[in-house]
Amino acid sequence: MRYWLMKSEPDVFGIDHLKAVGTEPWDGVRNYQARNMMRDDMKVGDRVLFYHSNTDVAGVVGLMTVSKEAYPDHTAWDPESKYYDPKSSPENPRWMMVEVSYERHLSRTISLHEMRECAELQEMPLVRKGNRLSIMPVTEAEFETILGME
DNA sequence: GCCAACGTTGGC
DNA sequence: GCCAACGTTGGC
Repeated sequence: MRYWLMKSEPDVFGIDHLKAVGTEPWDGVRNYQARNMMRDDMKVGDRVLFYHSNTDVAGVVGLMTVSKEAYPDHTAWDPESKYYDPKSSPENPRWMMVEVSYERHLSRTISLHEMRECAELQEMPLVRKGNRLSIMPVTEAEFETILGME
Protein backbone atom coordinates (compact mmCIF):
# COMPACT_ATOMS: atom_id res chain seq x y z
CA MET A 1 0.00 0.00 0.00
CA ARG A 2 1.21 3.47 -0.84
CA TYR A 3 0.58 6.92 0.57
CA TRP A 4 -0.26 10.08 -1.35
CA LEU A 5 -1.16 13.72 -1.00
CA MET A 6 -3.73 15.29 -3.30
CA LYS A 7 -4.45 19.00 -3.54
CA SER A 8 -7.79 20.63 -4.19
CA GLU A 9 -9.15 24.11 -3.81
CA PRO A 10 -11.92 23.99 -1.19
CA ASP A 11 -13.97 26.49 -3.20
CA VAL A 12 -14.02 23.97 -6.05
CA PHE A 13 -14.04 20.66 -4.21
CA GLY A 14 -13.16 20.41 -0.54
CA ILE A 15 -13.17 17.77 2.16
CA ASP A 16 -16.73 18.69 3.14
CA HIS A 17 -17.88 17.99 -0.41
CA LEU A 18 -16.20 14.61 -0.32
CA LYS A 19 -17.78 13.76 3.01
CA ALA A 20 -21.20 14.67 1.62
CA VAL A 21 -20.90 12.41 -1.42
CA GLY A 22 -18.73 9.69 0.12
CA THR A 23 -16.99 8.76 -3.12
CA GLU A 24 -15.95 10.94 -6.02
CA PRO A 25 -13.83 10.74 -9.17
CA TRP A 26 -10.76 12.98 -8.92
CA ASP A 27 -11.32 14.67 -12.25
CA GLY A 28 -9.66 17.64 -13.87
CA VAL A 29 -6.02 16.63 -13.47
CA ARG A 30 -4.23 18.07 -16.52
CA ASN A 31 -0.62 17.50 -15.63
CA TYR A 32 1.32 14.56 -17.03
CA GLN A 33 3.33 13.77 -13.92
CA ALA A 34 0.20 13.69 -11.80
CA ARG A 35 -1.65 11.64 -14.41
CA ASN A 36 1.16 9.10 -14.61
CA MET A 37 1.13 8.61 -10.86
CA MET A 38 -2.61 8.01 -10.88
CA ARG A 39 -2.40 5.71 -13.89
CA ASP A 40 0.66 3.70 -12.93
CA ASP A 41 1.02 3.72 -9.18
CA MET A 42 -2.29 4.33 -7.41
CA LYS A 43 -4.04 1.21 -6.21
CA VAL A 44 -7.30 0.54 -4.42
CA GLY A 45 -6.72 0.91 -0.70
CA ASP A 46 -3.91 3.44 -0.96
CA ARG A 47 -4.27 6.13 1.69
CA VAL A 48 -4.40 9.78 0.69
CA LEU A 49 -3.96 13.06 2.54
CA PHE A 50 -6.53 15.61 1.38
CA TYR A 51 -4.82 19.00 1.07
CA HIS A 52 -6.62 22.34 0.70
CA SER A 53 -4.79 24.81 -1.52
CA ASN A 54 -5.52 28.41 -2.44
CA THR A 55 -7.33 29.11 0.78
CA ASP A 56 -6.82 31.11 3.97
CA VAL A 57 -4.90 28.34 5.71
CA ALA A 58 -3.46 25.87 3.22
CA GLY A 59 -2.82 22.42 4.66
CA VAL A 60 -3.88 18.83 5.20
CA VAL A 61 -7.50 18.61 6.31
CA GLY A 62 -8.51 14.97 6.01
CA LEU A 63 -7.95 11.40 4.94
CA MET A 64 -9.32 9.43 2.04
CA THR A 65 -8.62 6.16 0.28
CA VAL A 66 -8.34 5.20 -3.36
CA SER A 67 -11.50 3.24 -4.19
CA LYS A 68 -11.10 2.73 -7.95
CA GLU A 69 -8.01 2.59 -10.10
CA ALA A 70 -7.36 4.94 -13.00
CA TYR A 71 -9.81 5.19 -15.86
CA PRO A 72 -10.33 7.85 -18.55
CA ASP A 73 -11.36 11.32 -17.37
CA HIS A 74 -14.41 11.95 -19.54
CA THR A 75 -14.64 15.62 -18.56
CA ALA A 76 -11.85 16.14 -21.13
CA TRP A 77 -14.33 15.22 -23.89
CA ASP A 78 -17.05 17.63 -22.83
CA PRO A 79 -16.82 21.03 -24.57
CA GLU A 80 -18.95 22.49 -21.79
CA SER A 81 -16.51 21.39 -19.09
CA LYS A 82 -13.85 23.69 -17.78
CA TYR A 83 -11.57 20.67 -18.01
CA TYR A 84 -12.25 20.21 -21.73
CA ASP A 85 -9.24 19.17 -23.82
CA PRO A 86 -9.92 18.79 -27.55
CA LYS A 87 -6.87 16.59 -27.87
CA SER A 88 -8.44 13.90 -25.72
CA SER A 89 -11.12 11.58 -27.10
CA PRO A 90 -12.91 8.38 -26.06
CA GLU A 91 -10.85 6.54 -28.71
CA ASN A 92 -7.61 8.02 -27.44
CA PRO A 93 -8.04 9.34 -23.90
CA ARG A 94 -5.26 11.58 -22.74
CA TRP A 95 -6.29 12.13 -19.12
CA MET A 96 -7.08 9.71 -16.35
CA MET A 97 -8.64 9.89 -12.93
CA VAL A 98 -8.98 7.66 -9.90
CA GLU A 99 -11.92 7.48 -7.57
CA VAL A 100 -11.45 8.40 -3.92
CA SER A 101 -13.56 7.73 -0.84
CA TYR A 102 -13.91 9.77 2.31
CA GLU A 103 -12.27 8.40 5.40
CA ARG A 104 -12.33 11.22 7.96
CA HIS A 105 -11.60 14.84 8.69
CA LEU A 106 -8.51 15.59 10.73
CA SER A 107 -9.37 17.14 14.08
CA ARG A 108 -7.64 20.29 12.81
CA THR A 109 -5.81 21.59 9.76
CA ILE A 110 -2.14 20.65 9.65
CA SER A 111 -0.96 23.82 7.95
CA LEU A 112 1.68 24.12 5.27
CA HIS A 113 3.43 26.52 7.61
CA GLU A 114 3.74 23.85 10.32
CA MET A 115 4.84 21.26 7.82
CA ARG A 116 7.59 23.57 6.56
CA GLU A 117 8.91 23.85 10.09
CA CYS A 118 8.91 20.11 10.72
CA ALA A 119 12.35 18.55 10.29
CA GLU A 120 10.92 15.17 9.29
CA LEU A 121 9.02 16.65 6.35
CA GLN A 122 11.78 18.57 4.60
CA GLU A 123 12.04 16.02 1.78
CA MET A 124 8.43 16.41 0.74
CA PRO A 125 7.97 18.16 -2.61
CA LEU A 126 5.15 20.05 -0.93
CA VAL A 127 7.49 22.16 1.19
CA ARG A 128 9.90 22.88 -1.64
CA LYS A 129 9.82 26.27 -3.26
CA GLY A 130 8.00 26.41 -6.53
CA ASN A 131 6.47 22.97 -6.31
CA ARG A 132 3.24 22.79 -8.24
CA LEU A 133 2.44 19.10 -8.26
CA SER A 134 -1.19 18.51 -7.35
CA ILE A 135 -0.59 14.84 -6.60
CA MET A 136 2.53 13.55 -4.92
CA PRO A 137 3.75 10.43 -3.19
CA VAL A 138 4.25 10.52 0.58
CA THR A 139 6.43 8.09 2.51
CA GLU A 140 4.93 6.07 5.32
CA ALA A 141 7.14 7.97 7.77
CA GLU A 142 5.92 11.33 6.46
CA PHE A 143 2.33 10.13 6.56
CA GLU A 144 2.67 9.06 10.18
CA THR A 145 4.50 12.27 11.08
CA ILE A 146 1.68 14.38 9.69
CA LEU A 147 -0.97 12.36 11.50
CA GLY A 148 1.11 12.66 14.65
CA MET A 149 0.79 16.44 14.44
CA GLU A 150 -3.00 16.26 14.59
C1' DG B 1 -4.36 40.62 -6.52
C1' DC B 2 0.60 39.88 -7.11
C1' DC B 3 4.04 37.31 -8.91
C1' DA B 4 7.67 33.49 -8.90
C1' DA B 5 8.08 29.14 -10.59
C1' DC B 6 7.32 26.00 -13.83
C1' DG B 7 4.76 23.28 -17.54
C1' DT B 8 3.11 23.48 -22.28
C1' DT B 9 2.84 25.08 -26.93
C1' DG B 10 4.26 26.00 -31.36
C1' DG B 11 7.34 28.36 -34.74
C1' DC B 12 11.48 27.56 -36.68
C1' DG C 1 14.81 19.50 -30.85
C1' DC C 2 15.35 24.27 -29.15
C1' DC C 3 13.46 27.83 -26.74
C1' DA C 4 10.56 32.13 -26.31
C1' DA C 5 6.03 33.15 -25.28
C1' DC C 6 2.33 32.12 -22.81
C1' DG C 7 -0.75 30.07 -19.32
C1' DT C 8 -1.37 28.11 -14.77
C1' DT C 9 -0.50 27.10 -9.98
C1' DG C 10 -0.65 28.41 -5.54
C1' DG C 11 1.49 30.85 -1.48
C1' DC C 12 1.26 35.07 0.39
